[in-house]
Amino acid sequence: MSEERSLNFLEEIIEEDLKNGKYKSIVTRFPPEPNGYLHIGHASSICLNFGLTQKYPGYTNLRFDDTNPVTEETEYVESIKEDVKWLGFEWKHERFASDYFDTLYEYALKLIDKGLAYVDDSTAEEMAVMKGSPTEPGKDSIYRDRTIAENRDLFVRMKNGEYPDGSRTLRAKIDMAHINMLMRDPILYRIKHAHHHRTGDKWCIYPMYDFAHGQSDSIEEITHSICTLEFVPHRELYDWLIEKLEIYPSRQYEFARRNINYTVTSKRKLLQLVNENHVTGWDDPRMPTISGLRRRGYTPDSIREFCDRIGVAKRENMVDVGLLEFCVREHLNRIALRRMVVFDPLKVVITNYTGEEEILHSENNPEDEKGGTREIPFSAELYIEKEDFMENPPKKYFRLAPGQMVRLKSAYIIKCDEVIKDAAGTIAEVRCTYIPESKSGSDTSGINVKGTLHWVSVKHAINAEVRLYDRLFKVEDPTDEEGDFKEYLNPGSLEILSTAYAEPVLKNATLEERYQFIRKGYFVLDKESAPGKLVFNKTVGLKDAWAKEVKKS
RNA sequence: UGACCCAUGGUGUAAUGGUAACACUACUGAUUUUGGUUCAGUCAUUUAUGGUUCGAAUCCAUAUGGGUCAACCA
Repeated sequence: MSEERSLNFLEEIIEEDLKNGKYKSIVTRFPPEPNGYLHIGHASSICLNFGLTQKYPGYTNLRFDDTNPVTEETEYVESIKEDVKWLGFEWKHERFASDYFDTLYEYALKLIDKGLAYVDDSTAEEMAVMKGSPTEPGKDSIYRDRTIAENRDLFVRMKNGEYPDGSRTLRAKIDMAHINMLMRDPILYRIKHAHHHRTGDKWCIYPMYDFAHGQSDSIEEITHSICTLEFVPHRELYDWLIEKLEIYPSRQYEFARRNINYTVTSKRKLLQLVNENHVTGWDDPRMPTISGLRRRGYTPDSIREFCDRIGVAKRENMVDVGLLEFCVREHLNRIALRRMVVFDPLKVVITNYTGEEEILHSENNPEDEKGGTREIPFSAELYIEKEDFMENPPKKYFRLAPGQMVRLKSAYIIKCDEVIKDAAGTIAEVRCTYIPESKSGSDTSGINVKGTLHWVSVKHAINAEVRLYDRLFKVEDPTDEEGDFKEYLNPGSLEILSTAYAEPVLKNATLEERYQFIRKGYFVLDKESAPGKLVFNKTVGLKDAWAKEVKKS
């Protein structure tokens, strides 16, 4: 029963290309620059590029656009590979633009020989002035009419390291009055005496994006080169270079990058958050990076589902982070093991419980019949959540209150008899009686209660640190606000509960398993956990109808 | 005062000249040993004005609104 899903505009183009025989199979690529960690926006691009070649015959390459040695590092290359793999995709070839530096150099020479490129000695400032503006044409450089021989000589000497950084550039000779600024003799190569993470000190000239990206696409015979909207004006130059170089005609297509509210997705801004210690690192669970989401407990499935649901189009957008949260809840509800953890304890003493203790059983996941059960120790002294007791409850409060009954999850129904307060008048403990015949699974009491609470046995509880996260920013679009985006950081984005009380099986928690702390939310073990010191990250909370109810009144 | 891209519920995406739909959100209600899940339902949409057409969200024109472009970044 495969439901008919409509095609996005790229799938339409591809199906047309396949149908009319332009291609028998397609080749796409995911082309990150290794100058930062991948974020949720990249996930869209990854799912798109790899998804297309899963749907249609062909393959996808992973290609690092490493043409700027001063910002790029091997650490980033490794993180990117890990993230793509974790998301569940396999690339055909792992390539680097730097693999093509020799070829690119030859291409440059070819352009020079065709009289289509020249060496310019102008400074960056001079060039900026001569560039003109969107409404004014630019002016030709005085170096524009050098002979082919002179250009060749100068360019070779640039490569040989005879000139300092910034002293000369190689530019395409197109049209300084072109309506498209990118066609006003764009720079092809610049001098940078910098150590490259892969080619070391072999080169001191490096190609610009426009002279590397399209050419790399062409070398790899990429059929559909998919990028974001800001590259639309580059397409004209992309095509011009392919035409003049007479190389494989890859074609560029653009889609709108996905923006998500209450966060930022710009490597530059994310790098700032890391460098200025607003977060603990690229993989801080509050970060919208793939590594942050992973540490936060998001699953690859849920991220892929999210990307699938938001789709692909060409219009500006701001996706509600609530959809991402919906996707992860949907997946986690199916796979998470249910556990009980009390965050803010209130002691309950069951006065008529005469036994020492007993072992109860509870299902690991009500959504999964084959999920099995776990053992939970029960005794006369328990912790429940402070917020689950009220001395003077409002109507429709289904939790514990004087004279009121509730069920303890997978255990007994209890009734509150007495509230014990300390000298200061704050509630110190609550005394209850339990209904012996109300035991979970063999309840003959005939009593129906509206509320069910999670709990842990005091003497069996183990300690755990719980880290609660909220959105990183207070406003939907920090970039759109007055002043610096960092002024809108949410000061309450991290709350650490150093001692929560967890049921004993959690002692064996693993990094791989996902948990639902009943009535609290979904959690995952953090990498900073150590034997004897459990640390859990909150992935996302459960929907909370009661909180909404309270808020209304 | 240029060129280019874009415009469908609150959000995202469909409808490819023929009944404006799906998902999320919000709101009701039912079920529930998680105020979770599940189920049933409700609210809500074509930027504007002209034109073409038997028929326009779709094609054309103009306007309006938003975005992009003047890094030796990608």
